[in-house]
Amino acid sequence: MRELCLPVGLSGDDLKAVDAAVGNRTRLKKGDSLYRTGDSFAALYAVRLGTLKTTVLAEDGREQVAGYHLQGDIIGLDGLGTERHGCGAVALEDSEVCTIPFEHLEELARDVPPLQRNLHQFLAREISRDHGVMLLLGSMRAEERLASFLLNLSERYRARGYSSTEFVLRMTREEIGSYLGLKLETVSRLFSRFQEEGLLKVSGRNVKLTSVAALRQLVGQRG
Amino acid sequence: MRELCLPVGLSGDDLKAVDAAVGNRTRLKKGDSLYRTGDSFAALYAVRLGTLKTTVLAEDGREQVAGYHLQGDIIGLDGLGTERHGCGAVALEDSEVCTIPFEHLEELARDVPPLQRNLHQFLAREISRDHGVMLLLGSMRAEERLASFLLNLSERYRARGYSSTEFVLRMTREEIGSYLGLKLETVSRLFSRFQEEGLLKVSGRNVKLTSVAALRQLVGQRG
DNA sequence: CGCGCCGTTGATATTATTCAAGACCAGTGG
DNA sequence: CCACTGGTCTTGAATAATATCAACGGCGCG
Repeated sequence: MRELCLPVGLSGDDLKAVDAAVGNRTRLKKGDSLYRTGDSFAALYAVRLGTLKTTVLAEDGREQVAGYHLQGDIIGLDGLGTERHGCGAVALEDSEVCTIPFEHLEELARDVPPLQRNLHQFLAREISRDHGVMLLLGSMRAEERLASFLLNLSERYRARGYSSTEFVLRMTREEIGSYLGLKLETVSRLFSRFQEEGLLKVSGRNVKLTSVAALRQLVGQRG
Repeated sequence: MRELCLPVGLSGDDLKAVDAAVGNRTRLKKGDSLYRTGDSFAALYAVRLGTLKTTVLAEDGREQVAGYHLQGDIIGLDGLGTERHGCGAVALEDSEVCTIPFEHLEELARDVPPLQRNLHQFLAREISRDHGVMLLLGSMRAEERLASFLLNLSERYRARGYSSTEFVLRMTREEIGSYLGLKLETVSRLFSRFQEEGLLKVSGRNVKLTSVAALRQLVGQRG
């Protein structure tokens, strides 16, 4: 348990204290809910292994994927300082998470300034991430959205030491569509079109990006 | 300066300390930028008077309204714990804001747990707010979006002691469209249609909601 | 008073959704 | 081992929603 779930630039005693704040790992099977919208909030979670999706729920029951979370991501931040989780989290494949009891973390943040700073950065990053999604949903065309999504995944896999051009989608076309504000048929058509145009090769959930440059161009073409 | 910019449930010395952390008011004229995307981050701002918009900027230059902020709202949270502001803020009418130097606030949050908690709540609320916008952009039709926007404004005016059914829009049709992921013509047409259907009366930027119930129904009709 | 931004409205084009049918694939039980 | 089944994915055709292009009216500000 030497390894740290919350990647902070700490040392010595501080580090030990943080270690102590991080609870043990929880295993999740594909389809398991880590928490649901409205569950009482008690902890953050660090994804150790696997992939989760978080979903937001409208009053009328509509549900939408708010994000996909890979190894190293911290989730549950939206419930911070409040009573209840504002969204739900579900494992898209067998996964593992560390529980970080929030009561404890908040206390620790008071004693360890770098940790406080780090927590704030996580929160701000989450807000920035959401702003990026808003930009995507509000001003991009369908093909730009999918290209953007794929490039984002690519980048994140790269940062984790996996191939940035060849990976397995852990979500269905419908889930991708939900995240991108598109219908599943539209997503499917786009994959086919991208393949025709030589941007990628796709076979079910296996994707191989063959022209990252072209995908990039596709995203940034509207002024 | 007895009045508090950051509405916290504090008392006595704590309150005085917070008072001290809140800088003086800044006046903004219509069109003035409070900060721009990329400006170095140093403070949060509490809106004392007036209306501001925050905008996010895509790499390719596209700009989108991320939110409208009224009296009492705290803005600038997205830059928290980072070097730079992730979005820009512009006054839509003559306005006043309090500057809350962040260095100081962060320090204070360590000493005053309720303030820390409060800060976290603000951050979480911002994330939840963004999730609401994502839901709007990702799964609502144009008329639902506009109805939702108007009801949201209505509610916020009500909470501030203003009329919830009759108010002046401080933003252009284009800005509304930018926020809602629609073109200005679409927004204009929707206003006209809503008026025809007796949901509201509109004359330029003056809006009078005549059937809040119908607007509500409009928003929540898709299951 | 006039100029520029803002807003409205119409006609048309484009984009994405909807509806529908069928293919594929993995897991299951006979 | 094979047929069956449910979920997923693909594709086509028709339709609906929204954007685009264009023209004009109006208001406010200098």
